[in-house]
Amino acid sequence: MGPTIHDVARLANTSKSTVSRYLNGQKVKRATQEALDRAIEELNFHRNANARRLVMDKTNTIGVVVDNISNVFYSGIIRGIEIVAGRRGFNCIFYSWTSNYGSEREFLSLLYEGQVDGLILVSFQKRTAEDLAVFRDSEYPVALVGDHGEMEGLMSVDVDNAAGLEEIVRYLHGLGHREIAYIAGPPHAGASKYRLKGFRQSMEALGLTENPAWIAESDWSNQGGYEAMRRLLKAGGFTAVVASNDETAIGALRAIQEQGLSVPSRLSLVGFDDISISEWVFPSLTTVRQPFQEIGMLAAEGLFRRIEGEDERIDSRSYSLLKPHLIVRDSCDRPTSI
Amino acid sequence: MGPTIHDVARLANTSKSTVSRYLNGQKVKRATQEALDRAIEELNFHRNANARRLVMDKTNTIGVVVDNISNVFYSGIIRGIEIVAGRRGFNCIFYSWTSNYGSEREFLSLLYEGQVDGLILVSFQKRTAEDLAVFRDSEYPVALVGDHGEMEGLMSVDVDNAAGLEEIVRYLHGLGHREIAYIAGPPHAGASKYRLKGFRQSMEALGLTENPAWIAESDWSNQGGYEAMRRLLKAGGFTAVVASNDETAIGALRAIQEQGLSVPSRLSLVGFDDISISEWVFPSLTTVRQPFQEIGMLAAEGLFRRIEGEDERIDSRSYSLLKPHLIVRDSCDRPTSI
DNA sequence: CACATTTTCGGGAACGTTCCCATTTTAACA
DNA sequence: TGTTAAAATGGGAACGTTCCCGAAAATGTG
Repeated sequence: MGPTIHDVARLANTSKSTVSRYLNGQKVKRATQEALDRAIEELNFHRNANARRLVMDKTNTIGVVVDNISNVFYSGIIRGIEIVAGRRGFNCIFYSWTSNYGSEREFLSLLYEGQVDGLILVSFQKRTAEDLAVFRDSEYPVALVGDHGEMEGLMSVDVDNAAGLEEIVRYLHGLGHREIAYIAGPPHAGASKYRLKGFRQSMEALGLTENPAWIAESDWSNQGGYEAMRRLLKAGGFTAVVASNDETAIGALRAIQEQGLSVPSRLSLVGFDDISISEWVFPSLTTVRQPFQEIGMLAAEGLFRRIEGEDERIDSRSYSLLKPHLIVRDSCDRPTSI
Repeated sequence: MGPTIHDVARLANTSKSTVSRYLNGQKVKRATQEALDRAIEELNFHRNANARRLVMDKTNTIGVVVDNISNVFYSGIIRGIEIVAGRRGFNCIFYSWTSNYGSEREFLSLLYEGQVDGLILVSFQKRTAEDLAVFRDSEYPVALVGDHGEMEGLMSVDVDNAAGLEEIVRYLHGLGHREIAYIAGPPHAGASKYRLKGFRQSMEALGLTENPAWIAESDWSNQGGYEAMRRLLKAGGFTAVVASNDETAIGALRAIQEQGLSVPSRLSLVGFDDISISEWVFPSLTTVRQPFQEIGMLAAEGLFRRIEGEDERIDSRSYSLLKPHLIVRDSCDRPTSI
């Protein structure tokens, strides 16, 4: 298994207690320190993490569970988490549950088994109330990203989806658009629900009528956006399209361009999320930026407050809704006069 | 710390040995089994992973180190690794080293400290010969993705970059292109080197002359591709552009479209990698597909052969080069007649 | 130099498992 | 029922650390 502190002690002519102390940063006599350094170097000694964790009941590691680890979408969140964890001297390990695991719930065992000190669950997919209850009742440090604080007593962070949609609709309205189509996301996903609600509310607030034929549903994939847009184009009659996420918007863009229509001169298009590609497509996509890094940082900070026992009692303050903001690019223009 | 097997034993009126055996799948008397099930359920018992790992000197976990965990690019590789690990009953944990860590080498300590049983390093960035030597000399199971087997005795998997470029050039040549520009990647990255070499060799093999003004260097980013393309457009005179990766190609596409030129009627464009966006851009991008999932699976299989001791001696067989293949989409056409 | 105080050190228990080995219980068979 | 074989069980050592506590050494003070 490699050399142990006992081996180091023997070689340095001292005891394992002294080695342990030295490794943990306590002072030892100058002479012993030098002997220890030599012994550690010579044996290429590394402390066994499992033994340490066993006795200390602490791993200095947090687990981050992402429903699809390679979604560009999550990169900012992950980075935010890493920054905060780094500051606290914690490591992050990532788990992806798309492939091998059945549900987020299974990852609680990481906590029970002492593999991590806390868990951040990142997902914008559907979570059942039952799932949420299990996390809450576990009494372990768990933070959720992508949840509108639907379960009392659980830490969660999300973006204010409805507010984002309001910005979009107001912007389009300001450009002169009155006929606006909408590509919705999967109805079960929380974020999708809130975005649709935000769209409806702001349309109504501005006195715009919502045409049922101008609302298409997609699965938030590129292909889904493409198909939804083709359906909308058959109906026709609108001057702008709001897609409820960027991936969908880019699919829609393809459908529009395939019909020989031009964006933005003939049709304006807006997305939501501001994923990196949105800046690259042609024309570049006007969208609403989620403060991804901040989301990750907030979730991590909340988690560490619990891990370090600063927050004994979880209360409603542990739920944060962040304001997104509009990024104006080239995919919108005034509507063409009829 | 939660209940231990000793607590379970007491509640079920038996000994910790019996509990341990039962948990490890050995037979116990029917009566004790029922009592144990009840006790485990009642106490909500979970085995302490650190204690198990300490005594067994085995974690059943492999570490996957990715230089940028949220690069879409890596998603297929990660998936391939997960599939193979799942089959063997191993867990995967992912480490991202962009942010907090200095180099891939640091992750060797995961092995020394007994946190993982093996390590897969995924990176297409530069690796120094010194790095490679450290991995080889560690004598622990390590597999590399994105390395052309440059260090004898190290397991590695990569795609045959030169062969991919040959496919591209032959395809363009077949369409009638004779004047071909090239956007190269960062000169230090291995893959970039091999792609450029492949381009040159196949140009020469087909009797095409390489114009130095038609070779631009980029950093493999979208923005880099955009800038490189603008430089190429100033030179002009070619009918097709080969970008050495898709991200660059998409940046180049933007530059071309901004100039009011059309792809493919005025200029043909090819990328490399086949990342997911390539299918979505307009026009969809002709490119070379890397067999990402297979790459991941091969690396993992090699690693498990070492972990499970099937491969005592690492030999040259442990280095695999996979053939990529051309995906024809809409970004290429015959050259326009002058 | 004697004594008190501080610093450094070493021994041993503990963490929660697994696994070996000896013992007890059960089953098989005459 | 007695004997033997097989199955089930319990006790204890071990894994490599940390941490407590008492002993030893070093330092300070008169």
